[in-house]
Amino acid sequence: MAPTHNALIRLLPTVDRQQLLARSEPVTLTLSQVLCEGHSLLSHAYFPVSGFVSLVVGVDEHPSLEVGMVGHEGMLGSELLLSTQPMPWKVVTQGAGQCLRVEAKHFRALVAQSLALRTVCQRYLMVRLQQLSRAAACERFHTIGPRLARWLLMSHDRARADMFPVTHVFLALMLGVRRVGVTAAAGALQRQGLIAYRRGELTVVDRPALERAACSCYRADCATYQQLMPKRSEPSRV
Amino acid sequence: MAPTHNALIRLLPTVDRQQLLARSEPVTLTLSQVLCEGHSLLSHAYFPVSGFVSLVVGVDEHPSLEVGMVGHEGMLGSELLLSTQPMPWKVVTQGAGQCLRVEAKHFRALVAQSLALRTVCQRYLMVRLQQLSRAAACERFHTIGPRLARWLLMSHDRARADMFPVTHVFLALMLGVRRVGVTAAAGALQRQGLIAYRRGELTVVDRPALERAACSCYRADCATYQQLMPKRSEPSRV
DNA sequence: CCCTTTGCGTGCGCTGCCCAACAGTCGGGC
DNA sequence: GCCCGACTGTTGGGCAGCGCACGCAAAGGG
Repeated sequence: MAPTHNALIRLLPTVDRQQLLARSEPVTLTLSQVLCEGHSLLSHAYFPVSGFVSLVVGVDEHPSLEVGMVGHEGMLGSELLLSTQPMPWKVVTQGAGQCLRVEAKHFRALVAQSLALRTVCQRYLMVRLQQLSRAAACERFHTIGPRLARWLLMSHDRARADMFPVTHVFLALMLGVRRVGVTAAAGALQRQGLIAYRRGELTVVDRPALERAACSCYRADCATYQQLMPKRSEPSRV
Repeated sequence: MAPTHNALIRLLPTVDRQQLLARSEPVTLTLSQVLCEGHSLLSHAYFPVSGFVSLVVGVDEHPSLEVGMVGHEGMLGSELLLSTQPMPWKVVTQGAGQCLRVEAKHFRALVAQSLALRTVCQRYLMVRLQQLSRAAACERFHTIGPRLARWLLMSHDRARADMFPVTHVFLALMLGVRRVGVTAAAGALQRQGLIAYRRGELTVVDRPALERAACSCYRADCATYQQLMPKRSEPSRV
């Protein structure tokens, strides 16, 4: 796919975009690939095109909990704006596909010289702040069913396909619950005809109904993104 | 108290610090004062000296859940670096006291001209990202008791006093649980002799034991702060 | 001084999720 | 064709936290 299939790159004025593309290289993300361990340095900034990744944190004995997702609508590495310090998350490929990446040091240089790129990354980082804050409340107050529906919608958006590979065990890890809980919730969604699945392949059948089944966080996250991200590129004043 | 009782201001080289102080005004924070409604613009950057505030999010019918705390160790408004968009949180004074504040537009100008200030704010924003991520996991996995202990420790640090005013109802709102749950957890802590309280006034009695009773998130948050914040001011290259 | 307000303690039934274990089913490799 | 590994479904016991409701005690104002 073309680089402009990434929403953030699409927002850049032509000049800034070409400078970014000149420093970038295409990479293929394979399933379950780890782009960055938790609390370690991120080597590149990533702009997903067709693949997407999960931001995962662990605490104590609990190995993982997803606190964010990045696909063609966003980027991984806007945090490089802030410091060269370790990333808060482990980053795992959750949908195989294509991606553009830029070495961290080049990315920093590009950001320093492009107002438009800087603006876009700053805004996106603000979106991340909003979503992390809401994630905390979601973990606290919402039950498995709605959270599962929300997760499926987020993946659906980023996979750009009605069917994508995912197992109950994996969902349990992302949601921070037992597999049994996922089986129950997913079974309910399937009985209601919102989804269908078969051995690691899940299909979204009735998306509107799934949106109604999801917790308010899905809509809220989407609204935040729409509100914060500039609709088109700022006038480029280099 | 002197402005340098704020850790971030103390990190600044003399020149940068004086420029900041020239633009700042002292304010007194009163209990339960709302510095910023959720999803609205922040008018000033705040550097607490003796007061401290809570960052609170709400979702659906649940009015509030604390996702962060800011006292003399930090600042409110590092997000102003990123955009002029609404804040993700409602900000409520949780400990009365003194504070320095700078108008948002002045703050942005100062940040543009001071590398040291910019660096400090960026680093602190990174701390915030880490803490928000961990907060999500904490909400998911940890039970009331350890979370309450953690919250008390965080307040203890920022109040700079063993005794501070707080009611069970308030704690319940911050932790996102029922008051009854707080009564039970606080009662247990009191029976073990870690704390004492009486009609809205809580006293930390045995801090080391309280640290052992807290969930790992307290230690982790402290470690993150120590690791990410520069130990002393960067050499000032204006 | 009474009376209201505010804060703390308790009991009870319920539900959502946890831990642990086990049973069926599909698919690929030898 | 058979076996084994990966995935899905089910069951039973237990607990943390919820909603609701009531009782009590300590300020504090008129």
